[in-house]
Formats: sequence, structure tokens, C-alpha cells
Amino acid sequence: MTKTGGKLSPMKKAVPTPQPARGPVDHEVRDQIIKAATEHFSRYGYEKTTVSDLAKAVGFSKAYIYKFFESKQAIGEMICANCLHEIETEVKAAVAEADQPSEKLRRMFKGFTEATHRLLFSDRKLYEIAATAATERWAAVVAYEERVQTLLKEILQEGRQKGDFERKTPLDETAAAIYLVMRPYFNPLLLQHSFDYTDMAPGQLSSLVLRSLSP
Amino acid sequence: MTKTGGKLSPMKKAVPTPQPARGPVDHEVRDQIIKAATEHFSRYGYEKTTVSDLAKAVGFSKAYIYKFFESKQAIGEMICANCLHEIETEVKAAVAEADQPSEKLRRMFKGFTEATHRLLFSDRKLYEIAATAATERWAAVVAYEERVQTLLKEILQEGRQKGDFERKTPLDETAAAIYLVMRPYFNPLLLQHSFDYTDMAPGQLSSLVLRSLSP
DNA sequence: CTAGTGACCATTTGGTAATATAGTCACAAT
DNA sequence: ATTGTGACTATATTACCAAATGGTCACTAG
Repeated sequence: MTKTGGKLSPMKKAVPTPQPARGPVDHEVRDQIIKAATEHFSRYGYEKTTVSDLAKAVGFSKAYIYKFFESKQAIGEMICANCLHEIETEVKAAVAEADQPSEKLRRMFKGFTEATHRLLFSDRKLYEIAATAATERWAAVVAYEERVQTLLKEILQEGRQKGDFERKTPLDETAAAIYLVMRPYFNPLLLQHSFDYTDMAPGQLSSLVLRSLSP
Repeated sequence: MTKTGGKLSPMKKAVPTPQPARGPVDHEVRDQIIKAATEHFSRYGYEKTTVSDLAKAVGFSKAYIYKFFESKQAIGEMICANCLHEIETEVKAAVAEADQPSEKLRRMFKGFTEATHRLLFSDRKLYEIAATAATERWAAVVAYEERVQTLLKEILQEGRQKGDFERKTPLDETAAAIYLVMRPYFNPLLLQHSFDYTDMAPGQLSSLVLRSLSP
């Protein structure tokens, strides 16, 4: 027996990345960097890609990269934000196709679960960033979570207006609770431990939630 | 850039530990080992405790330990099982104090969340075992989860009989869905990522679940 | 036969020196 | 001013080997 010492970190501190940007926001090279980063990160992973690799890929020196991005993480944030935005767009499209609020809610749940699941087992390399981002609570993730909550509230609002959903419980409370129900299925860190349930969960939980919403 | 290679394991394979036992099941030394293990694991942690440490503590050689336990993990399972059993007992007591099924459900949710939370931030060292056990799906954990589900079903049954809960939805489906709602709050691995919500979640989610159960 | 162990092996783990990487800066060329 | 860089430092990662650990087994004592 040697010395005492914890190992498992319970929850890392937030690193909200308040930096706005660096260098010209609209610049060809910035886009090239993002493109190269997207390719490299998704092929080799975030950790295994060095800033020098990206520099080589765009044909400039490493120092030049730092004229456009505060840090490697800032580049990661960009890629991650794009990735999350894609998921969001896809889900929103699926939701928009439905007429009834209840069906919208179902699609939202199912859509997020499947998209996140795909991230986890197909786009393995990109998942790595998403996991890091979620663990360290990067700004991109915080914003994403907020937008998800907004989408949820919109659906709830519509359902209430149409008279499909009950109106007694305060909207914010309902939204918060349903968000908590959904969270394990579109947060990569949590989904990782819910692999066995991704098939059944969206359907079963949507039904439960809808039962709780009946007027 | 070096070579490709994943790092994040998505979900480890189950190690159900089908071994029954080893050596005399009822034996003074076995109890001594368990006692020593409980102390050591909770003081220094599972990983930092060596089998030799336990041997020294009980005053025998390491080899003798293996007359009673298949492996170090088998000892960990024992401790873990005890720990989970304690949580369960505590929660069951709180549940039994309530009369109405709805209150029972609330207490069950709150009780498990608080107990698991305490495990996570007070009994840090024991948490380490629980986390390992949950990740590798040790038999003790699987059994625990099943007992939790059973308790849930009992409460639901009672609520249905008393007419407090709706009876249209199949019991198994209801139970499965509610279990999915609760899971993130008494699985240590999941709770770890829900630290920010442990205050609000049990109340809000219980309310949601109860709304879904209204006849 | 039961209680008990030292010596042993295959893997892990710990410590450490060498290497690689993130990030900065002064400066050059245009 | 804008575009671009090589050389530099502090920190993180790797590579390597010695020590520690999980686990077994043949064996002794009573």
C-alpha cells in the first residue's frame, strides 16, 4: 500500500471560453484551417492531431494558425459546434415534418438519440471531441444545450396552444423535467453508459412524457 | 501525428462473474477478510489496496486469501454488494414510512439519488469500487438493478390497486420507462455527470412521473 | 485430511529521462 | 498595415526499465 489519492474526477470545472475570436473573422485561411481540422479530427481524432499537422495541411507555419485561433481547443470548439449544429439541423427537419406536437416531441427525442448514437459508434473520432467538450463544458456545448431546451419549449408551447398538452404545470418546470428525461440520450457522456437502452428508450420515454402531458 | 488508435472505450464487455465461491462459505477467516477489505477499500480505495495488504491485515499469507476468494474482484464484489445493500435498505425504510404510493415513489427517487450522491462525494473511496462495478457490470450491480426494478414495480402495483395510478399502460412498460427516468440518478457512472441536477432532479422528475401515472 | 505458506510467473504499474507539443514573440517581407 | 515565419520555452506525452502486484502451485505441519 502506498499513499492515498483519488483518481476519479467527479466533474471538471467549466471552461466557458469567453474569448471572442482572434485575427480576421472572415478570412480564407480561417476556413482552410477549419476544413483541415475537420478532416484531421474526424480521421485521426482530436488528441492525435497536432497543431503542426494542421499547419502543414494548410501550407503555413504553426505560428500562423495562432493568428486565427486562440488555442487548439478553440479550433476544436469550431468543429464541435459545426457537428452539434448538424445534429440540430437534422433533428429540426424531422420535427418540422410532423404536424402534431406529440409527434414532434417523439421525433425530437428519437432524432437526438439516434444522431448522438451515430456520433458515438460511427464517427468515433469526432465523438472524442464531443466527449471532451461535454466534460469540460465548452461554450459550444452550453449553447447547444440551451438551443435544445428552446426547441423543447417551442414544441410544448405549441402543444399547449393547440390544447394537446395540459396547462396547469408551469411551462418552465415541465420543460426542465422533460429536458432531464432526455438529457441522458443526447449527451455523449451519458449516452455512452446507456448503450443498451438506445433502441427502446426514446419510444418508451416519449410515451411516458406524453402521458404526463395529457390535459 | 503518430498512429491511429481509439482511446475512449464506449462500453466495456460484461464480466458477469458466474463463479459461485471458493473454499468454505461459512468460515471465520472469510469474515475477517471481508472486514479487512471493507476497512481498507473505504480508507485507501480498491485499486490502492493490494491483496497482500489484506493478507497482512488478517495475519495470513496472500495465498490463503485465495482459498476463500476467486480473485481480488470477487472480494470487491462482496464489499460492493454490501454497500449497495445498505443503500437499498435505507431507501426501503424511507419508502415504508410513507402510506400513499405517490409519496413512496417520491421517496424512492429522492432516497436513491441522495444515497448515491453521498457515495460519490463522501465515501469517495467506496465510490471507486461502485464505479468499476457499474462499468464492468459485476454480478452485484446487475442484481441490485433488478431489485430496484422490483421495488419500483411493487410501488406501481400498489398504486394501481389503490386506484391512485392509471391502469391502461402495461405494468412492465410503465416500470421500464420510469426505471429509465431514474437510472441516471442511482447509477454512479451516470450521476457523476448529473451533479448539477441532483438537487432539483428527484423532485421535478417525480412530479413528471406522477403526472404520467394519473388515472 | 485441513490449515497454511514461500517461491514463483506473467502482467501491471511507477518512476524517469528523452521527446513532442502547445503556445509566444521578435522579427522579416510585402 | 498585413502576411508570414524560425527559434524559443514550458508543459505534456512517450518510451523504457525496474519494482510491485495478482494469481498459482507444490509443498510442509499438524
